[in-house]
Amino acid sequence: MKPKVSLKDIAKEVGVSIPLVSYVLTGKGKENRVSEETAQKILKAAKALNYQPNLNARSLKTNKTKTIGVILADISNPFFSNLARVIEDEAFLRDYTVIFGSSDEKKEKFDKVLEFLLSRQVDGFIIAPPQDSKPSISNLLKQKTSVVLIDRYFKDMEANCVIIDNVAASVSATDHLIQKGHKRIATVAYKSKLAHFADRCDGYYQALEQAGVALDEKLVVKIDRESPKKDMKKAINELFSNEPVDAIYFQTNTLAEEGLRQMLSMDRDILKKVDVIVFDQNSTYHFLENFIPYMNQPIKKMGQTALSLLIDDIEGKGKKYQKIQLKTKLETGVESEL
Amino acid sequence: MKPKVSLKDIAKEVGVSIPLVSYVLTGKGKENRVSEETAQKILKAAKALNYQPNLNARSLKTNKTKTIGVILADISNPFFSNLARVIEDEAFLRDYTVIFGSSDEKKEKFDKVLEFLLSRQVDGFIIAPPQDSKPSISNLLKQKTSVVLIDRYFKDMEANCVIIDNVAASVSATDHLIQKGHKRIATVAYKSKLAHFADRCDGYYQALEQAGVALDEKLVVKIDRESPKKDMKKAINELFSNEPVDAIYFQTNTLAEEGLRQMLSMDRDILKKVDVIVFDQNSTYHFLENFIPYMNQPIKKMGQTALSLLIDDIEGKGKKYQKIQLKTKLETGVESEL
DNA sequence: TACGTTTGTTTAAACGTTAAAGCAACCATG
DNA sequence: CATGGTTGCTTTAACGTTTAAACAAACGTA
Repeated sequence: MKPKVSLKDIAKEVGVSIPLVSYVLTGKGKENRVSEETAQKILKAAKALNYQPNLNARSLKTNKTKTIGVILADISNPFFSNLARVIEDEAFLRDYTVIFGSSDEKKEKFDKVLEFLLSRQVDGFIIAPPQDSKPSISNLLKQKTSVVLIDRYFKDMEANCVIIDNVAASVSATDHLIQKGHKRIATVAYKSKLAHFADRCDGYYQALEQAGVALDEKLVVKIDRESPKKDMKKAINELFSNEPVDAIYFQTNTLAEEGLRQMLSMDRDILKKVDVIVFDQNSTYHFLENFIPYMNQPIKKMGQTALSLLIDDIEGKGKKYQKIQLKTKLETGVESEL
Repeated sequence: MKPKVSLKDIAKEVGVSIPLVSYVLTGKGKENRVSEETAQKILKAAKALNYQPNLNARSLKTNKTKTIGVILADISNPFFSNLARVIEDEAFLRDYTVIFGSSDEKKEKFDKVLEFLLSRQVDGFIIAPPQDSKPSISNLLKQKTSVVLIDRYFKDMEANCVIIDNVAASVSATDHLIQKGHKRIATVAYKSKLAHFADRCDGYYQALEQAGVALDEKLVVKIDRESPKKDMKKAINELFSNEPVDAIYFQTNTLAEEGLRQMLSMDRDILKKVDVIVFDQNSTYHFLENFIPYMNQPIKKMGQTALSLLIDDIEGKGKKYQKIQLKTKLETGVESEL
């Protein structure tokens, strides 16, 4: 490693004291009455020596790290890796560093990652909270840590969050199937207490009710994350026994993927007999003969909004707290340009 | 934010000097002759006060950040997001922080990200280098920065790297198609000067030659990253005009995805007429009627090995430099448990 | 001519660590 | 009983910043 150049070196070079250099290079030259002349000299020397500030020293002094922690469920899940990418890009532009952690939807892992990030003194968090993580997050908020929830939220928690309107999205998805004349519409969800999943179920119920379609509890399938394959197999088998369903609404991308796989392995032509609609984009649905309508989440906007909200909060520009709900778009029919 | 507790607080609590506390808490108690008794008191107090070391202060002093920079092509590409996940997990276990950056396969973006990470004083890098990034990386090495290349490498560069045996993998993939009796075997690759891509092409050539199959240059398709859809469309059209091919070997997951999409939109039953083999796993190939054989890369092992190599190097345990080549596995036939 | 103000700079202190050197008290040894 | 080596601790200094306070010189005003 090269011997790093510090403020000291520049100071020596120009022949002034260290603080003066600091003032100029952090843009506080004017307010500290540094003469234009020396300011120029300092800037020139800094450039010549290729000065790079020591962020550790700065953080030590200012108690700000310009780093945010982002805890998602699993960064190898396409939805989250796309989100991660957006956040990474946006943070890069704003000169913030991002540290990612995956919770794997487990409270215990979540807490470990949280602690890890806290020990790194991040300035704030963007979090897609897993089930049962509410107390940990309340704790953070109590200590005035900047937090923005993303994708998920908690009822009765006064926290910044950026989510979609899951109820509306779900109503619209279900409605799409109803409009096609289906009556026996199943939905596949995760067994979870998370509010946004509950909302998606609610949307399904509401759509059915509004359309005057009787709810058949047997058509509401809950998959356990611990045994997704097994549960899905059982579910698909049941949905297609005796009295087959007309349509299925999968509430997440992972559910859809596994569900479709099972369905197709049972009957290659199944998509000719049953209509399917899915939450989230998946580029490989194009492999299927029939286009599968899906609920497109505005991932880019979600990530950007969350980061803006967070940085505003960190830098003290934040209003009270905001719950931002973005719109989803039902993609149907024509293949969109990816 | 809570008022953070520091070594000072513990020292005051126990009634000893600050360095003593530092010695004990960093496990250097013995070698600094701290008595067992006071050591215990210090540990107890640290726990009671829930002491968390200030890593910035430590880094400032030690010039180590326990942070590594990981530059991949695009973290939203499944191959890289899986790799990222493995590295994240492994680093977490070893108490290292990871900062990711995506190069988007562009030298300019790569350099920016590199600079960003350097300014964060990372201790080392894991890099999947894009084309033309060789000079930047040579520079790093010249300054004795710890670097491990992953997935890609440069000929004639003395750098740690963890890659697969691309030639062998490619020979084996091509051979698989030859064994099935095909003669007109096309391959689709990216237009790129990267060595690992060249190796994959070489493997293809070698396999053909060994089997005594004449090479037809028209069957070697190079896709430009700037216009992948357009190029792919043209290529697929040509491959299936006049004298259709018997089989196609796609050299990356993204190529395969786009290629298959185009093929299927041209003819739903195309996979009954042409054999396909692909580099990299993709969970949604299961949507297809026919199983598609693929080259499985040992992503987990790649990530873990790269991190181990890097940390060894950072902590001075590194041998000269190592080029580690892992084996791929041709997955064919029976659907494997994902 | 004296005096407050402005201008441009320096000095001092601090952030929380770690590393080296210093220092007393005790012990064993010849 | 002086000598030298342990043992257990403290003091000092430093890492590279930022912030506040101090200061000297020049200036404007009366």
